[in-house]
Amino acid sequence: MEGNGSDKLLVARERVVESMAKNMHLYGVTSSIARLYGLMFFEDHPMTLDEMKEQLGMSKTSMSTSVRTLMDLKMIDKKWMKGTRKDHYAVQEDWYQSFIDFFSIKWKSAVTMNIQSIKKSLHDLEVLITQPDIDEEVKHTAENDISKLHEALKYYDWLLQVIQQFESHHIFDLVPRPDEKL
Amino acid sequence: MEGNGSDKLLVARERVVESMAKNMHLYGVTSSIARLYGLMFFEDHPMTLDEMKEQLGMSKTSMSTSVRTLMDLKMIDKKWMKGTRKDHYAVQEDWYQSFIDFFSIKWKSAVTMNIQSIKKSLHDLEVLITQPDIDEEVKHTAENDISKLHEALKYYDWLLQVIQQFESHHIFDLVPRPDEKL
DNA sequence: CAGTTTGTACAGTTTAAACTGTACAAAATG
DNA sequence: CATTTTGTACAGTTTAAACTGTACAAACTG
Repeated sequence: MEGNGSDKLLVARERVVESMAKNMHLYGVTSSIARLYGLMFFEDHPMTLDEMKEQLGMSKTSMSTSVRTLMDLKMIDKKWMKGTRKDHYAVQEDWYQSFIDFFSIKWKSAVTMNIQSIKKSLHDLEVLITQPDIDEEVKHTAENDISKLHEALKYYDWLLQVIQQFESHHIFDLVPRPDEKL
Repeated sequence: MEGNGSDKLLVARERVVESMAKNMHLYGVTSSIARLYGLMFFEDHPMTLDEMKEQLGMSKTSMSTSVRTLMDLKMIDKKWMKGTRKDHYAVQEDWYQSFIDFFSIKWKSAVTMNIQSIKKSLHDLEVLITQPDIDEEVKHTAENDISKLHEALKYYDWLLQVIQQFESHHIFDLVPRPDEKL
């Protein structure tokens, strides 16, 4: 790609990619990974690790780990191409689904972990306050903690339900997709 | 706080705090900041920087910057206490609102930035393809990019609407709060 | 099955960010 | 207004994470 206009094209792309790189930390990825994602977004064909390495001037190892991260987030897919041994990757075109997957993968597991910890501590505290020789002030504090943790549990349950509304696509009842692919 | 049972109380708290510390990176905060948040969550009274520094064994400077971060996220509030010169801080008790604020603050600004970049690049590309001396292949690629960016814009607009549904509390129509504070 | 190719594990290096201590400005006190 | 207290700016240090190069295992090729 050369000749008049291609420089302006690249500047236009670069601006968008840099913006993504600045903001994709919300998905828990580094700006390097975000730039890789941006590159793949504009590239029309599925890319190999060597192409990525070439385009970004980074090591193949980095490309490998970055690709794995984006795969885990389901933001890119592995494409099987015939007649080649290299793996090829392309961005998940459905950004709505990527958003949903992010919550389904990262937030859900975080919430689940917190719920587990809270339930365990809740149990321990319930046992604690039944001890006959417990200090009165400790008991009072424990009861207070129990109350707080119950509230936290309610919140996490709510959050889990919100995520379920994403997963089931009921969120599109509240905010419809602009239009389906024609 | 000492005597029988207080050690078990602390273990129970510690478990929950550590779980939060592991997962609060989703809010873009470090585990240290998360632990501070956890400390304040269990503490019943608004805390001063010196109390935090004492409890966590960290520098006052760190406490200051951490508190600022949590304030920016609206996860804690500054409380005005009479009869003291120190600032006091307490966690925002309404976690539903904290969740909403996070999107309202961080995600909205990220989406807005991306939209700005895309619109600017979209404009540049529209100009580009009207150039009479443009390379045909470049023109074709530019048109393809324009199409992708329009789709992206639609997605970001959808996302902005989702955030608005959070802000307006219409999300509670889809997933009701378990029950209001009595 | 020998020869290639491809992706990744791992150790070492570089880079970024978290954290500290000092020093100071702003605000409160008497 | 002098004195004390409090929060934070800033430079320097420490710690964590991103990144690289080598080396190798697994998978493909002929």
